Parts: sequence; structure tokens; C-alpha cells
Amino acid sequence: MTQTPLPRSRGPKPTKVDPDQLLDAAQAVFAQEGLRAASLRAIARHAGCDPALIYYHFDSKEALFAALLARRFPQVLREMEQLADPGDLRPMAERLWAVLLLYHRHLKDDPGLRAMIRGEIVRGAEGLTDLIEAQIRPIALAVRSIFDQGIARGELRPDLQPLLATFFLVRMQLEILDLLPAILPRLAGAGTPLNLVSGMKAWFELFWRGVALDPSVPLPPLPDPVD
Amino acid sequence: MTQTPLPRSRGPKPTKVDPDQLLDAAQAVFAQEGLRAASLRAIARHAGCDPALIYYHFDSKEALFAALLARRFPQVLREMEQLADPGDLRPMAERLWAVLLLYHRHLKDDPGLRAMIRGEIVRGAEGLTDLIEAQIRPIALAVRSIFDQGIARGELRPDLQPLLATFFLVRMQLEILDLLPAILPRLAGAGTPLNLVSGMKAWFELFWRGVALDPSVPLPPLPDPVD
DNA sequence: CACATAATTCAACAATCGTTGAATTGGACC
DNA sequence: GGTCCAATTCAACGATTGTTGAATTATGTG
Repeated sequence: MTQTPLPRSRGPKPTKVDPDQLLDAAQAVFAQEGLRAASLRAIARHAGCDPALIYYHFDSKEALFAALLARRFPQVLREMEQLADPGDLRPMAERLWAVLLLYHRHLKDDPGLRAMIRGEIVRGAEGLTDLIEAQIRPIALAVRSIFDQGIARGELRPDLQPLLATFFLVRMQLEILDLLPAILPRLAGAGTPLNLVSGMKAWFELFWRGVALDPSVPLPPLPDPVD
Repeated sequence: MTQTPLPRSRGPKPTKVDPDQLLDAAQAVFAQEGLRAASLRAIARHAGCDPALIYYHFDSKEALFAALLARRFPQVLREMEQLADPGDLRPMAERLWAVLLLYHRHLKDDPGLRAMIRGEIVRGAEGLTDLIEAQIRPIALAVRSIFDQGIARGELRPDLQPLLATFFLVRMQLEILDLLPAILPRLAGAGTPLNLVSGMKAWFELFWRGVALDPSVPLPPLPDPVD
């Protein structure tokens, strides 16, 4: 019933399943089933407890999802704002590639989170949308400001629309995480060397040619995502 | 029970709700709710009949969805193969833009169809996946062959990976249809002129710079989608 | 030991879902 | 008018869902 469960200090019965473990289970089940299809019973089973316990720690299924967002996104925002620091004078290509690496690092193991965010945006409105927007909007604006800096520094095309560029860069990265490993092996032949990392690099090279003021300047080496 | 309902020739009781009307209703409800959330009762209500009638014309909810695919995709494939005709000697930019227009024309009013396809691919396996793959794969290969021709004719970068280029071009077009009108107004200020068509053009210009052998050649005028 | 209380379970509710078998309608043909 | 049969409805089944209130467990404190 209490949104933030009572502090466990001095409490009796030392909590067998704490809210964080419930969130882990929810994340795992949401990842496989999607928001709507994931049942609280499945989540509880995955956490090794009774479904009713979820209602002791969270108000509803929706609140459980909201808590899941709130656990992950603040750190993404913090790191993204660091990348968007105007004092960062590294070449634009390096910084934009870092954006993709950041998304990869935080979301690659979380298909459920990606699906829920996207799904709720598509469906639109419902209460969750506002919550998602509050988490996503500052992140998107941080990326946008990187493009603004790139235009001002003469590294990116001056006619670029920073918000659209943000949309393109980031959405495609999420599509790569979601679909590329699932769809490409079924379309390509057997021995094709198309994995996730090579897809990310191919995307970034294409994108960079599309936005750079002078695409003939060679890209810096793109470091692989660290597992 | 019969997948293709009996020929209505000489039949008694002149069919009040024929299968095509059911498909229309299904399409409308799927569009709003998504595959899993859309209920047969809602579809029946939308068609003005009893839920059980659906089972007279289709074997199951899954079969209803399959029929929905089968109604739309053959024509998309036919038109795409026409675009991919090696005898088509128009400039590559013109033909690739036509690919986007084709997607726009056939899928813009069908968010449910887009969501289902994408959702089933992400979730993977289940029977439906194979069916979707059978419909999508030939279309994707047709687009791919356009890229092959562009490379061979020296209009596109020779190091381009045609399958990845197909993935990027088409997936982003679908993302634009799905998300751009929903998300951009919430991120941008009020009076921003960011609509679907300008988003499509911005995407295509970026993409073209990314894939063209000589991006300095100006793009031909891009005709607006015809409503 | 007893008591208060946090953590957890149990059992059930009402709603909705996909699905099905039997019943009903109503026009076409004899 | 009677009969056949396609088209449609009715009523119900069993399963699953989110949710809740009461009961139970187990611990730290007096």
C-alpha cells in the first residue's frame, strides 16, 4: 500500500523479498512478455513470492512499471548530460558515437523496457505517457543540445534540424537493439557477418555522412561497446 | 469453420456481414488496441454482429490476423517488385523515395498492422512469425535489389551493405509513421513546423547523403505523398 | 513469554478473454 | 407451404487477469 515501503530499520521479519528484487523480476518478465501480457502472477513466480506481496510494495501494476522507469532513467539522464557538456571539445563524431554506446549500455539487456516505452508512446495517453515523457524528454533535449553545439562549431550541416536528428539517431539505435538480431538472420543468408555491433557501426557511418558538414573527413575509430 | 467462406452464389440469407467487413473491423480495432489487447468482442461490436460470427468465417483470432496480412501485403509486394525492376533507369534517389512513398501509402492508416508485425518480430516465434516472414521477406529482398542496382550503376557507395541499408531505410520510415507525430510535438515547442511529411523528407535527405556515392549531386524534387 | 508490527500468504472476487455447441433466423428452391 | 441450408445469435465453459481483505508467519522489543 505504501509506495515507498517502510524503512527496514528495526523492522521484524527481515524481508525475504525486497522491492528491488521485485523490480528485477518485473523487469525480466516484462522483457519477455511486454507490458500488457506480463502478469503479476508470473512476476511473483519469478520472484518466488505471492502475487499479493506486490501490492504490499507497490500500488498497482502501473506503479510497478513506473518504479521500473524511475530506477533506470535518472542515471541515463545524468550520463547524457555529462556527454552534452558544452565544455566537451572532442570531435562531434566521437561524442555522437558515445551517445549510441550509452544507449547500448543501458538498454541492451532490457527489451521489455524498450517495448513498454515505445508501446505506451504509440498508444498514447493513459497516465503512463506523462510519466514516460517526464523521464525521456530531458534526455532527448540533452542529445539535441549536442547537435546544437555541433552546428555552432561548424562540424555539422547548418540546415540540420537538431530535434529530428536526435529522433533519427536514437530511435534507430533502439530499433537495432530490438529488431536487427531477430530479423537480419532470417533475411540474409547463413554465413553473413551481420551482428549487433557491426549494425551499429554501419548505422553510425551512414548517419554521420548524413549530418556532417564535411563527410570526407574520415571517422575516428569507433570503440566497441564494452560488455 | 471454413477458412474461405462458401461462395455466396445461390446462398440463402444474403450475408449481412461478409468476411471483408469483419476484416475492416478487425483492422480498425487492432489499430487502436494492438494485437493482444484487441478483443474479438470489440471487433464484433465494431462490425455490428456477434463475436461467434467471427468463428464462422475464420478459424481463430490468429487466422483473422493472418487474413488481414494476406489482404494487404501481396499488393505491396507487387508494387515493390515493380519499383525494383532492373529496367527502371530513373535516378536512384527518385526510386528510393518512391519506396518510402509506397510504405506511406499502404501503411500510414494502419498502426495496428505495423504494431503487430513489429511486435511479433520482437517477441519472435509463435507460428505467426513464420507467416509474417513469408509476407515480409520478398518485399525486403525487392528493396535490397534496388540497392544492388544502385551500387552496380555507380550511384551508391560500393561499400554499402544492401541489406542493412534496406533495414535502415524502411524501419525508420515505419518509426516516422508510428512515433514522430506522437512524440515530436511533445518535445518541440509549440509553433514548430514538424509534421509527418517534413519528417519523411528530412529523413530521406539524411539517408541519401549517407548512401550516395556523390552526395553533392542535388536531390531531385521529392513529390509529396498523395492522400 | 507476550506483544506489537512488518512481511507474507491465502482465498476469493468480479471482469474479461478466446472458444464452442446448440439453437434460431430467413431466404431459395421444390 | 414445406424443406434445406447458409448466416447469425445465444448462452455458456474454462482459463486468466488485476485486485483486495482477512489470516498467518516471524521477528525484535518489553
